[in-house]
Amino acid sequence: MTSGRVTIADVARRAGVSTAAVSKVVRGAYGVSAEMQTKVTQAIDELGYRPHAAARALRGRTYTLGVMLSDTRNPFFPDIIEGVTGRLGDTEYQVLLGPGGIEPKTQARMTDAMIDRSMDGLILISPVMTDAELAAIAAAVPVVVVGRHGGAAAYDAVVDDDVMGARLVVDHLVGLGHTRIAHITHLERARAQGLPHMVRAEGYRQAMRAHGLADDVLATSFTEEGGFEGARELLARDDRPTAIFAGADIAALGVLRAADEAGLSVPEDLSVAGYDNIGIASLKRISLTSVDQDGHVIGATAARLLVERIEGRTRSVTSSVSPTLIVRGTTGPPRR
Amino acid sequence: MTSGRVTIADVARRAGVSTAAVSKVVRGAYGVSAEMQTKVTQAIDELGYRPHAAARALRGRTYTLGVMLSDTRNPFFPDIIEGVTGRLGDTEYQVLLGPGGIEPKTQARMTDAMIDRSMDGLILISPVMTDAELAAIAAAVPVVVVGRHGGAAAYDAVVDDDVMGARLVVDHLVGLGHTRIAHITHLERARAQGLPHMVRAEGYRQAMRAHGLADDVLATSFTEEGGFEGARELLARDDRPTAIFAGADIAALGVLRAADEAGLSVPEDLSVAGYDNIGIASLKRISLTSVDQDGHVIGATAARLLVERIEGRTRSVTSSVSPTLIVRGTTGPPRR
DNA sequence: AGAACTTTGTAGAACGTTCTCCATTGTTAG
DNA sequence: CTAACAATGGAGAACGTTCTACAAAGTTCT
Repeated sequence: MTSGRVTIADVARRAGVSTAAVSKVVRGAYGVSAEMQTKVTQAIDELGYRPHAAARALRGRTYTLGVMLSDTRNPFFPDIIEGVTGRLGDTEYQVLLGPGGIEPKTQARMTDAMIDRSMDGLILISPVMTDAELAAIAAAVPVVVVGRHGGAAAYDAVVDDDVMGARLVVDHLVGLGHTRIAHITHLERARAQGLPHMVRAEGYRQAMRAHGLADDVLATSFTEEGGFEGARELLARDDRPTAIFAGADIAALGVLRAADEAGLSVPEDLSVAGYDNIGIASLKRISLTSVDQDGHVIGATAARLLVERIEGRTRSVTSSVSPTLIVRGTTGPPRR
Repeated sequence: MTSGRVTIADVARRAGVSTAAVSKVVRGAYGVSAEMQTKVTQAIDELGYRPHAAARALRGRTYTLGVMLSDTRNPFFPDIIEGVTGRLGDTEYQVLLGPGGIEPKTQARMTDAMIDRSMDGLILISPVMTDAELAAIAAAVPVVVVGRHGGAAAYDAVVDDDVMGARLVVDHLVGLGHTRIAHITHLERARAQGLPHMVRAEGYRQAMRAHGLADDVLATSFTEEGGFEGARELLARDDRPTAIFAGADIAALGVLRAADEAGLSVPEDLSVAGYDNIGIASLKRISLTSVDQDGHVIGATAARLLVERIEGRTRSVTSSVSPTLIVRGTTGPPRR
């Protein structure tokens, strides 16, 4: 009451016990009588005591988990966050997000900062780093990596099953009668391995092969413009595809524009499918067939794995979350 | 090198000085010779020392600023974040984001958590709280509130000039020759005051009055469905409006769908304008006229004000950021 | 040359927790 | 009745910083 904060000492004084005893009660540690329990709990309530996380950090846990975001514009990152916080809602862990930026350097700065703030564990979403850097971080703090295939021994990983996602799309289109199905992917100069778009492209190839069809992959970029350019090139061909599977919804929107401009109606002349199921895909005016990643499950899984690891698991786990295909108005049978 | 972290004591030992001296150098405090400076800096580099934020927190600054996000899906929140981090990039402050959720209760939990982690200052984005709760937070830590009109004495505020934004739209439409211009706003049951949509609606009324026109406000909700329903109702009238100004882009998308379904072409039969200039508004297929808030400037301003306040300013400041109108394809002269 | 400052470096006490011992009980066994 | 043990509460040392005093040394002024 003197200055600012209510400390454990204030509570101890009020309850007429030692600070050590209060600490035990707060932590739910062994060796407190029922009487002590109620006495202290009451004092805590009366004074409105909350443990000071920074002080805790100096000794043990800080009950803070960090989520490093590589790209705050990533359309399904809110879902992942929701999954994480939802899973953690009834625990005493708090989640803080760190905008890491796109550059490896800024991402490293952010993870360092999180370690300096003694966070108990880190979830890294689509980190752009070498495996060595990731391993170094994982050596300092429990880590779960989201969105990178091919996890390592030092940390856990949660990925969308992009191979399956691509197969769902191809199967769907083949089922409708399509045989000339092209795929637009993203051209990446980074040396990082196992990025989602690569796996999607590979899944597409596998699925086409499984149906005995020839694959046709064009690499532009995952932007509206990239989808537009890619589609324009594909649609200018003699045996133009009857369906285009874009590796990201934003590119699929560009494909739709290209179809518009070419005077092709969707889905009669051209079927279009995307990936990510971003919010506007469901708008009736767009109604884009897309693969949904269930970011909620991904986030919740990441949170679960992280807590497990903090609490002692050392064996590394990789969890693969199955996507689902959301069929909407942009895919249909090809015109004969 | 023994166990985990390099501490200030390790640096002091290496440089052959006291820990107090190292602390001075690290903090750039007064009273260090050039020789001491270089000696210590070298030791720091050699050992790769980084100050432990949690330990710092126990004494003074933690060099951490918190940004509470009420809604991670808010389309321009990435811009605000970028503005904040951009402004702070060359300082030693780190920014951490706290997903506060939509509920007052969860938001309070998050701000508490941020205070418990002794953050040096807080930016609250569109907080859903009573003024009293805000004041209580501001009493504990420097605060800048973003996106709520009518700031209080205890904290700084940064707002988009929503009155001006609404006026820009009305002026534009009137300039094109429209006289029957309707506005779709959001229906809020919350007791909070000064929320952006209220100010936009008020700005719309003022602007209409200034042109000697009758206003026409319909309250549904800022969702695609809300825009659709609102537009359907407006378009069913005898003297249907020739232009609809939706208070949010997402609602404007619903308006566009309603126009589609009513067989009205945009902008010939109906002009449509939105607010927020969300990413897809610029897609050629949508090409929505909208008001741009420049989240970048808003974020940068908030960061600047917060640092000023942390460093001692007590007089309260409210900063109003001017929006701009982005004219695209959904607005045009009315058909005579 | 001494007094009065200024500059530079250090000791050591905080900060608010946790956690390892210990001391004091009470209980059970012999 | 005493020895052995379990249960409970408390003392006090960490944890890694900052920061107030203060001591030592150097400088300037008379």
